[in-house]
Amino acid sequence: MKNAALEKSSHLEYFNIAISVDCVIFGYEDKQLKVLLIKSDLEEFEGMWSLLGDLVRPDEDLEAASYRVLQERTGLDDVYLEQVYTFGATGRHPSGRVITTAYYALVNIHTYKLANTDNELHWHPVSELGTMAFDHKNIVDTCLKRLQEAVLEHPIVFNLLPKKFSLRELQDVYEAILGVELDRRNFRKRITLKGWLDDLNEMEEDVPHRPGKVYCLKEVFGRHGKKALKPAPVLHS
Amino acid sequence: MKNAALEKSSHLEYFNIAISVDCVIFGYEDKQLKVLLIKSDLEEFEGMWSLLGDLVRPDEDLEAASYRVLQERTGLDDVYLEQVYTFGATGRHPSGRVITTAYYALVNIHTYKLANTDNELHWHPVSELGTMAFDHKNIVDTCLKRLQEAVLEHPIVFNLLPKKFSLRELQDVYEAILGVELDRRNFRKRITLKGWLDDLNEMEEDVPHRPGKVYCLKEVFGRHGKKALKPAPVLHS
DNA sequence: CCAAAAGTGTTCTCTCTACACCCATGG
DNA sequence: CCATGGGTGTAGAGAGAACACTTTTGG
Repeated sequence: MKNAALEKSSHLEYFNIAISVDCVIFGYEDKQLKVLLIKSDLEEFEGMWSLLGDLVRPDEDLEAASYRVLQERTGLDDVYLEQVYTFGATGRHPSGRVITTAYYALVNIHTYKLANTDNELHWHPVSELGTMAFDHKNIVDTCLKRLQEAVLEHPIVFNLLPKKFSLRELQDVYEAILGVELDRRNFRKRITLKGWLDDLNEMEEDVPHRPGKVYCLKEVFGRHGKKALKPAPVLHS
Repeated sequence: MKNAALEKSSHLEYFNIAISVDCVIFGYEDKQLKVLLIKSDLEEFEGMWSLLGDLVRPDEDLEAASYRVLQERTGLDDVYLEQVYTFGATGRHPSGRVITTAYYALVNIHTYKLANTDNELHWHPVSELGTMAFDHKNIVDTCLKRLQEAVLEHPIVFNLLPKKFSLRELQDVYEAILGVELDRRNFRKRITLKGWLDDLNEMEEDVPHRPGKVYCLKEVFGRHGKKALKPAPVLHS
């Protein structure tokens, strides 16, 4: 029988794989779902766009690493983050063996501030992404699919919006994420059925048409809405 | 601007995190969902059970590493594998920083053969797992939840069964996985609705009661059934 | 004939979809 | 008054849940 100290030495020969996190940072603007990208700083990918990511530090939780990336790049430390998948093909990174864990983040595009003045940072509509550096296009696609599966189950899209919004704005967000048009009446029914919203008894202002009611997310789903408080079925009790 | 060779040197200081894969190997026997576990070989976890896992080799794809673990431990190289989640808390491994990616596997418990004669390897009913080594209980729970979400959407439980089976056996598997009892008539309707099965025009034999029809999975979902050929909605086209 | 499981249909509810008209506001 | 989007209800189809009796086989 080994102990942990003994086993550690046998681990050493394997300490030549690096691990990183990559964040697919989603924002919403102009009725489009967008992703925050940075110009790749590798010769091999000159001119291509790349996700925001960084190597994980030895004393840092995996999730903490992605919060750090978010914080460093957007200045926000209060965002919705969700782990999606870990990409570990041997050839995926030209400078060596790097396994990366992908997270997606949902941020309000208008409250975030670029922490560094890096002008190589830009929001791109997800529907217009071309070739990207590394396997990042694949990562974006995987995260988008996961997001699409999640938005109707969990109250998370609100992280893309200001606190107060109209049902029309909310529907626009869903349409941008799902890439389909939704029937207005059915959408409103479904959303009210979920019970996620509080009616603020306020009206939109400065709109060039009949103003709509203004809603906000209920406190209990209090920003993020990571855990949608749905009663899990009792299994293997 | 850096190139890959330059960046590599800056990576070196981070090459002190190891990455492993852990496999939650599910099998089905005696109307119970079971997991293949091994006695932990670390002093810190003496007497506790642990998942089958190994460090990822530098020249090996992440997924290949979990196939290798499966192959080495069960002798099977033809199994259904699915990545679930990556666990990366700093304190999760006593012998150093090890980030692990969890996969679940579905195997037919009766066709697998232990490749090594390790008698520390045992099948445990998932409903009776106590404390486990590392964070492995948490990993099992996470994988079970993912499995439960997947089985009604995708034709994968057949990997737990022999090629030919009765509807009763199939229902027993679903009940074991979901941890609930199902209505027989509704179950049969739902399953036939899916269109996953071929009627073999054979009957059960050697049963002490009225024999049932025997079915098999349709060829198109050909073992594994990784991709359930469902038409994806056209998005962001 | 008894035990055990196979096989089968209907009703109800709920959810989702399709669909059209009047209303309030700003310009 | 016109343009723009806000707001609303109903009918039909499909999926899932509840529920009981007859049939076949082995013992």
